[in-house]
Amino acid sequence: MEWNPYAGTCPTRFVLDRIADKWTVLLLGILAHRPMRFNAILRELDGLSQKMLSQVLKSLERDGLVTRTAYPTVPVSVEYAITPLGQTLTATLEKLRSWAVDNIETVLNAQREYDGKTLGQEKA
Amino acid sequence: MEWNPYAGTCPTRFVLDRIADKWTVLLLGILAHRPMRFNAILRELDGLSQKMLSQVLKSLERDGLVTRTAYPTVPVSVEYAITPLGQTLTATLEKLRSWAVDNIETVLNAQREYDGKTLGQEKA
DNA sequence: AATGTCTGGTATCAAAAAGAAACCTGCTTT
DNA sequence: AAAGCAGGTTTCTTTTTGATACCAGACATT
Repeated sequence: MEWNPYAGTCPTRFVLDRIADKWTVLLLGILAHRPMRFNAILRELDGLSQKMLSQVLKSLERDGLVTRTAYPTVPVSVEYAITPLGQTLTATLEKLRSWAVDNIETVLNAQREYDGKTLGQEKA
Repeated sequence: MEWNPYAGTCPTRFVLDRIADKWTVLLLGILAHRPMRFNAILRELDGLSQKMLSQVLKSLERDGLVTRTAYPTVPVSVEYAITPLGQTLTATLEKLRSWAVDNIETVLNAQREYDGKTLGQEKA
């Protein structure tokens, strides 16, 4: 079988779409270090809505990247943890995050230069 | 300065949002090997609309990851190429793509298992 | 001179996805 | 009985995305 994410309907495309995602990168970055409960994750991921977190977690669980464990405490606590499969991805995702941090000044300079050059030629 | 992509408004978050993106990963994966013209890219990236390609390229150019060069041929040809900054990212993006290919069977199995377990408990 | 062709886009409109906020459930404490 | 908490789901609005049509410049053809 020749898997090819450049083909629009190849399963690898869907997987790439899941892992090449802002929230996945940040979320697995957290779970890589320690399991965490739903609302705690929500507090860590600034800007993430409850609905999206629910969807992303469900998707990652289905793909076998995280596990969901409900403990019968009161009130119930649900802990999400990364799987061994998920761990095989964390180093790469960590590089994505650190690239953003390491190169942010360069990118911001490029943006300023671009915005300066294109100033006044928006379209009319 | 303490850059932190976990903060919703940190510039690094915006950069992460751009690089942790399906189309960026696939597009830079192509440009990493050779420069390419607009319509040729469009043909390579199955499922990508002209509008999105235009937007993604503009954004990547602004961030200094690709360059745009218009040649006065007839008709005009516009070539997009990766920059040295963009090259510093390609190895990581390549790992993302290959992870998807290398682990697709595992993921598909996890999906089948999940779908089997949750069968019939959708909600009513 | 009008027509057609090619590249590299933009404009417009419909559909899908994401965000915000309210609501729900099960269980306990006040 | 009312309120509180965790972990969600529903509903509604706003943003993104996708599909399609259209446009411009520079020729070449009829």
